[in-house]
Amino acid sequence: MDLRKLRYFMTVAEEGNLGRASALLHISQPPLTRQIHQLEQELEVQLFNRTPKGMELTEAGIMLLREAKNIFSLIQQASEKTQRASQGRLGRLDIAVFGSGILDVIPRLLTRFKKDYPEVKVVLHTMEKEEQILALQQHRIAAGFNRMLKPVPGISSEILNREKLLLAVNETSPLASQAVIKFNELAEHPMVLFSSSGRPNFVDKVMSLCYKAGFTPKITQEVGDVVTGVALVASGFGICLVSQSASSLSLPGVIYREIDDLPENATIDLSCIYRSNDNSKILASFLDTIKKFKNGE
Amino acid sequence: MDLRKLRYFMTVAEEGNLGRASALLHISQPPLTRQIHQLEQELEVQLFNRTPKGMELTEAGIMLLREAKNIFSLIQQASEKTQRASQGRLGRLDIAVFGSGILDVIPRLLTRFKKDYPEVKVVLHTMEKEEQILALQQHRIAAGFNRMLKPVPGISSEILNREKLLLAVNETSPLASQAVIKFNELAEHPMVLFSSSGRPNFVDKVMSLCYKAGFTPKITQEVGDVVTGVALVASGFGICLVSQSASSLSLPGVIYREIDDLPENATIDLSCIYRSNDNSKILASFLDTIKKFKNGE
DNA sequence: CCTCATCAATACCTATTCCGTATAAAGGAG
DNA sequence: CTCCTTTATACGGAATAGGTATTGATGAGG
Repeated sequence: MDLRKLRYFMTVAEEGNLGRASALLHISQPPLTRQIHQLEQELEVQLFNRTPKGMELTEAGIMLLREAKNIFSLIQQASEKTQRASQGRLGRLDIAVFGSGILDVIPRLLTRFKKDYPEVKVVLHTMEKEEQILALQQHRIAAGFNRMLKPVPGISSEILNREKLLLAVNETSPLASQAVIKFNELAEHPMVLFSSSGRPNFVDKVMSLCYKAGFTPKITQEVGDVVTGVALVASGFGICLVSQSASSLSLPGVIYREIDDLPENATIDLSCIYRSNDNSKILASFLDTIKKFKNGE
Repeated sequence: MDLRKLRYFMTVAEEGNLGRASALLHISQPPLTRQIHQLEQELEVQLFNRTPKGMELTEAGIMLLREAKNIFSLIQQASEKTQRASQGRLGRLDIAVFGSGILDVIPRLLTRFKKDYPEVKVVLHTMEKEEQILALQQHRIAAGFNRMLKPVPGISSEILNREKLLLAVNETSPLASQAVIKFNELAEHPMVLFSSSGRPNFVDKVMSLCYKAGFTPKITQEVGDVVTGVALVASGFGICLVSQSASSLSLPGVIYREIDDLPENATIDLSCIYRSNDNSKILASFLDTIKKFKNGE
């Protein structure tokens, strides 16, 4: 069953006449006769009743006509979808996320991306940093979001935004009512830290900041992610340094305070990572959205 | 976009390699290369990234692969559906009905037909006798059910069953409690008659029966169909002669009684009518079911 | 009753397209 | 650097589609 035969069949079926059909198809009548016969032999079905008035569809012919229309419609759609996919406007994008980025920046970015590319299906996966790198190398994802990156061969990164550190404190803590909070004062309060696997991580950052400020923090509890960390703050375990994004996470009893003499480098970046040699059009569309997002467009 | 190209594309996409694909397709590698190129040019889309390891699908290629599978599935289905339609097992059958047949015999027949030919969609239309003939001639229906037929050129008929006449009486009528009912006694009771358009009809039949029995019935009301007639019996308008099938219609206060000396010809046929020159396989299937139905199979 | 018009089917030839063999070009593995 | 694998190109032969001319069958009109 050939598409040519099917197209010829459709024309004959709709014209009810080989002569008119052949004129519409810009061929002569005999080859059309032959193609129809071949189609009938191939299907082992009589598609037309031949009458002196022309070609009249049998029930089987009526069925095939309906199906043929569906087939051509599907082929048309296939062509268009393929072309949209080649432009990075239709398809699927697998993204890995972790940490506080998911609380604020990434949802805003994804909202923007879905508006610009509504036909791209975004699938989110939760992975820690090291697994993101592995998943990228294995082509299981096309992009990942993370903080505290070190360079990895074959992986490019694009800084999405840079945030200051905030202090999450319980409302019962003296720090909550204090007018000014100095960084050194953190030494006197028990601290909750969260760390992801893979170096460098957030713990390294905080420890290094404290070391430079001349003290060692009193770490009461180490947890796996920022949400758990803030939850412990709510329970009165202590204070917790978090990224600005985390402040969109409101838990009862938790107050976010700025530190007045925060060191210059007490900032943390959120980056998007992807394969350097990935020339996927959908990824390009996504990176383009990131660029516009950073420019505030 | 040709089905050959699409089939070749699918094989290359799944093998990831022109050499293996050409072997599977039983052709040599160069023509396969050319077909893929032609497909790409036609769609104006790059479907593969050529690497020293083989052919790697682009995002557009992935999209086309999905669609191509759908297309071939649809083509396969089209072929099978066409073949089933040619055997009268798949399609649509438009049938017209009227009168008491629809109360008993036709539902049983249709149940049987749907069991034997589950993929044939039966569409019922309610039409009187004359409109059925017209609809048959105009190919709007393939079959009709009616009683009291006269021959029409080009229309064949098949008697489905023959029923005796019953008497519908109100339970308050003296006839309801009488042990034996003689046909002549009907002369003394007011009678409801129903008549469809088109001669001969049921009124003609009843009048002729009464005439031969030597009386003229006291007709109180003439109505359009049997349901209305029995409804009037329920309201006490009088008695009503109906076909046996109608007795499956139970209305409050209505009792169906046999007549003890019913004349030999006081029967009424239910027939199926269809175009004599209709060689539709579905109609043939339907007539076959009717034959089995009559034989009680 | 015959003729003509219209339709599909057949015969035969031409042209296009497709496939196969041979070979080149390019990129990684040892 | 060489060999092996991969895809791309060139050209001749084979299959298939299309064109012209004609036949066969059927119904309408004189």
